[in-house]
Amino acid sequence: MPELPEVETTRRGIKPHAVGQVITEIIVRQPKLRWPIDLTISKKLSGQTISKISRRAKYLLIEMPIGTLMIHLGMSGSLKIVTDQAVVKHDHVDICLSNGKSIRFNDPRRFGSVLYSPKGELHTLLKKLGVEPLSDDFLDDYLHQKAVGRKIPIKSFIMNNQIVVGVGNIYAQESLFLAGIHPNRAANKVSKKRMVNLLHTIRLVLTQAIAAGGSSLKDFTGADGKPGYFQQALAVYGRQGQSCDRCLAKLKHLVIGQRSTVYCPSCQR
DNA sequence: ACTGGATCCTGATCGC
DNA sequence: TGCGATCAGGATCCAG
Repeated sequence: MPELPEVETTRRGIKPHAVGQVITEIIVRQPKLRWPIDLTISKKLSGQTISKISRRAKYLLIEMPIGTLMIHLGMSGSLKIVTDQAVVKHDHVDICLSNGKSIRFNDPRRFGSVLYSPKGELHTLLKKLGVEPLSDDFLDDYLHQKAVGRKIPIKSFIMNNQIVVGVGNIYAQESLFLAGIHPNRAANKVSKKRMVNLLHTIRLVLTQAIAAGGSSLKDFTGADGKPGYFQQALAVYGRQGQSCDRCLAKLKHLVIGQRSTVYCPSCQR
């Protein structure tokens, strides 16, 4: 379940092994992902030098002179740098590099994607994306303004990537708990003051998660691609029935937008 | 324009 | 022990 912090952590881990390298081959063992992989990418991209590895929302962008490979980890995907050829189950794609290493994509549930976008045109999937939560565009009153006329639960609102990207089910729950807002409250019924606070909370939670993820990434080339956020204390996620850290009330469970949601009925209003 | 629901997939876990 | 049912989860697409 990679959320933004994991993708960012992955980006930082891959980067030093890949930037400046030439792609020698792209091996596709399983093209049936969220969207089918273009089977001509190996031919198209072999010989290309990787100029940059960036990120937009939860897409990892491998940039080359003629275009960009967009990798999404879906819910179960991971990338790692490998030097051997021992392939395990669900190793769907290898991007082989001139330094002998490969960027290997593994994704058991195949909700991820590997897409190619030629230079000059923004890919359709990137066009509709909202602001980056860690950028300067995530201005104080942004969420409050966007919420005008929106009656959907605040949790669904902040998870909508046309509003703000990178907030998944775990951090949405954590952020709302820390901000003291009930996940089912209508987005347009959150006061401006509390919405500004929520915005800052989201930024803080994501920043801390990246810091935590980064610390678990020291051996990125190894077999371990464990997410950082399981190491940090989660206040509500997955803790229904347990007591709230802050007030000791029993944490409750709700389904919002088909997503499991845990919250404190006393702290969150 | 906005909203809720179906959907893609596999693996872990649960109930019988 | 083994089986089927259920859940988890990101994001798009479709219907109302």
